[in-house]
Amino acid sequence: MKIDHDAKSDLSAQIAKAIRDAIMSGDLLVDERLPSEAELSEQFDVSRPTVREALKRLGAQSLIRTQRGATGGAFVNRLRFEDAYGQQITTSTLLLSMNDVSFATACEARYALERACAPLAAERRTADHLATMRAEAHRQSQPGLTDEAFCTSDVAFHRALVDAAANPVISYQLAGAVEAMQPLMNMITFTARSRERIVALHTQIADAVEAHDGAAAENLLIQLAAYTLELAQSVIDARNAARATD
Amino acid sequence: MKIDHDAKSDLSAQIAKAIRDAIMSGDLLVDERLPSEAELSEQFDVSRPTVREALKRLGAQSLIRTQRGATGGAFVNRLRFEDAYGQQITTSTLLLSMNDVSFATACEARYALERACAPLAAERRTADHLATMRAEAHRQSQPGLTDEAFCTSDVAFHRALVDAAANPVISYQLAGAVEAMQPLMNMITFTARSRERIVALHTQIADAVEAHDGAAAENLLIQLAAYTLELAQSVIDARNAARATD
DNA sequence: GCCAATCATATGTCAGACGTTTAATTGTCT
DNA sequence: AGACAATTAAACGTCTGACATATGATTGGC
Repeated sequence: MKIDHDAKSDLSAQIAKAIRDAIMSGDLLVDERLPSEAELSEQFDVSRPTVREALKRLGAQSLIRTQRGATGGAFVNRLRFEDAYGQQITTSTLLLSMNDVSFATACEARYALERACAPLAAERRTADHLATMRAEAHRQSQPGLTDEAFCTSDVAFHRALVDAAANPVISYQLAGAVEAMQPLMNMITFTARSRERIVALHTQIADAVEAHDGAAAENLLIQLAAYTLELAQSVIDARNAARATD
Repeated sequence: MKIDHDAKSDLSAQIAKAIRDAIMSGDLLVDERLPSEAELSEQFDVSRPTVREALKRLGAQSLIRTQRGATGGAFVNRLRFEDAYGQQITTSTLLLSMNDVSFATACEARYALERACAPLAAERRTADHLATMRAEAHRQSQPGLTDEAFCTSDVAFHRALVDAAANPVISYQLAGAVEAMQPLMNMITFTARSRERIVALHTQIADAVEAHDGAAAENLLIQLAAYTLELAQSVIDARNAARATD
C-alpha cells in the first residue's frame, strides 16, 4: 500500500480511505486483523500518530474495532444493524436541524415511507409488535403525560409498526426518518383533544394491523399524517400571529 | 468541560462524545469555531494528539471541518444532504454485504420504499427528471452493454424517480436503499429478453410519471419488483443445480 | 495609499518514550 | 503430571516536545 506524500497533506484521511476501500472491496474480510499500528506506520511510511488518526476515523464509522493487549489490534468490524441505527439517527437529526427542513417536508417523508411498510406489517405482525403498539397507545392516553413523553411514546409506537414489517433493511432505513422527527414534534403543544384524536388513530392502526388489513392501515396513516400536519400548521400560525402583535 | 480520566481509557472517545453532544444540543452552532487544539487539550486536561484523535472522529462523521492557517481551526460543519448521501450509501452497502441479507429482503425493502414515493414523483416530476429516466431507459436498451453498466443505469433510473418526489429527506433515506442494491444486482446475468422486459417496465413507469398517474407507477413498480425477484431466484436455482452436479 | 515582507497562529506531522492491558509462556509446587 | 502463579511480550493508549506548513493580519517601505 502506498500513499501520496506530495498531495497537500491530510495523510490520515488518505490512509483511512485506503483501508476503507480495502474493506468495501472485500480485500479485508470481517474479523480480519489489520497490521499493528507500528506495522501500518511503516507500510504507509508515516508516523504512528498519523496512523492512529486514520484508525479513529474508521472507528467512528464502526468499520473497525480495536482491542488492547497481546493479541489485540484493529479488526474489521461486522457492521450490525443496531450499530448503524445510532449513526443513522444522529445524521438524520442533524440534517433536519441544520438545513431548515420544514415540518411539512419531514412529515411527508416519514409518513410516505411508513405507509410503504404498512402492508408488510399487517401481513407479518407478531403478538409482540401488537402488544408494544397497544401499550404505547395506552400510555399516550394517560393524563398528566408531558408533551415530550407523549412524543417519545409516539416514536416508540411507530417504530413498533415499522419493525412489524420484519425486514431489517426497512427498519434501518426508517429509524432515521422516524426518530429524527422527534425534535420537530417536540415543538408542538398537544391539547387533550388532539391527543385523543391521535390515540384513536393509533388504536385503529393497531386494529387494522391485527386484522391483517394493510390497506386500512395505510389509509389511517394518511389521516394521521394530515392531522399531524394540521396541528403543526396551527402552531406555526399561532406563532406568526404572536409575532405580528409584538 | 470535564472528562473522566479514571474510566478505563478511550479518552478521545469521551471527548468526541462531549463535543458531539454539544453540537446536537445546540450549544455549538453551525459554523461556530471550536477552541484550538491546544486550548482543548488544556480544557480537557489531555495531550494534543488525544484531542486530535477526537476531532478526527468527528470529522469522519462530517460533524466538523478543519482549516489550517492563522484563522483556522475546527468549525461545526453544516451537514449537507449531499455529504450524508455518501456515508449512507457506504453504511448501507456494508450492512447488506456483512449481514447475509438475502436478495429478497433487500429487494423488498427497496421497492416498498420506492413505491412510497411514486405518487409524489408523479405529482411533482419535472422535465429534467423525466429526461433522465428516459435517457437511462434508452441506454439500457443498447446492445453490447455490460451487465454492470446495465445495473449502474438501473440505479440512475431509480434515483431519478426518487428525486422526482422533490423531497430531500426521502432522497436521502432512499439513497442507501437504492444504491446498496447494486452489488447484489451485479450478481445477476441479464439476458436480452430480461433486459427487454425491464426496459419496457421502465418506459411504462416514465410514461405513468409523465401522465401524473401515481397509482399506475406504483403498480408497475410492483411488477418490476416481482420480476427482479424472479430473475434473482433463477440465478440462485441455477447455482444450486450446478452445485448438485459437482 | 498601496504593495510586499514579516509575523503570529493554528493545524499537520514526526520521533521517542512510558503506561496499561492482555494472552501466552514459563516455572514451581503439589 | 497437572494446576496454579509469576514472568514476559505484544499491542494499544497516552504524553512530551518539536518541526513543517498554511494563511490571515500586521507592519514597513515606497
